[in-house]
Amino acid sequence: MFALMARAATTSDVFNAIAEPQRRDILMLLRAGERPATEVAEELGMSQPGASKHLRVLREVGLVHDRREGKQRLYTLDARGLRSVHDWTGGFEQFWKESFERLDAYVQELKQEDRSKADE
Amino acid sequence: MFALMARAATTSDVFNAIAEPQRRDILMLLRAGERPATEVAEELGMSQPGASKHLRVLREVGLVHDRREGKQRLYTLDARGLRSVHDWTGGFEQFWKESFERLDAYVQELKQEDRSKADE
DNA sequence: CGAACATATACCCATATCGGCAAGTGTTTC
DNA sequence: GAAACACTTGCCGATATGGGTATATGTTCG
Repeated sequence: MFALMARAATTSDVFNAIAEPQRRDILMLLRAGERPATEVAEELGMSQPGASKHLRVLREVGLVHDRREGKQRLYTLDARGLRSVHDWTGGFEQFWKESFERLDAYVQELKQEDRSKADE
Repeated sequence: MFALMARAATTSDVFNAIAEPQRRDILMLLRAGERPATEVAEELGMSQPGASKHLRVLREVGLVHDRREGKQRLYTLDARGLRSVHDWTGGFEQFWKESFERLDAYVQELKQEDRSKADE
């Protein structure tokens, strides 16, 4: 048992939770404020069960909270979990900044070599 | 045809590419510099074909580049693609900063209401 | 309590994904 | 050219995933 695990459960990892475009849409929508599940489905053009499933995943990784309000269930954004992703990618900031500088430096280097050869 | 798509192809989306822990490990390793595929596999304790497959995904979304060096194939980090993820999550920064403040404000609000009722 | 409303779950299907293993491809060396 | 590397690809099996449809659950209202 526990032989093979096809992939990390989407429900246990924020990185996986936001890998799905529709879930990212939900998070963006919720920035505008709390919303009942049906409204999420309507505004994003997804089926009600579909929205419900995505909201469940987001809830399980803690990116949204829900509270009952009469017959409705209101979903609220809790963006704290996104911070880990932001921080992780931030650890590469120097590298994407350097990408072009490095290329440029390399080109300059080649030019220098050419010049040296020409001077010989 | 085009009947159902279980999920966005991992190969077309940086979000999906970094949803896999081992691929994140590879990216972190490559921050230390260019490395041949075998070394990636060894240093991260994954099988050689396994590493090769993950590197392929990273290559296809543009997070790494490869160049031939004799029999070896050297992989280099190109972190520029991570910038979109960093920017996207950055769009939520105010929300995770406000998370506690909001909660606090809410608590204060409740206290106020209690006080008002008590004064009636 | 029964109808109406708002969601969540269950179940099914087609496909994507990851890991292991076997085999194929490109490169150097003798 | 053959053997030795260094990888990449193909194929298989087990499972995760997303979407649809039908059904169950929980809440309010008359």
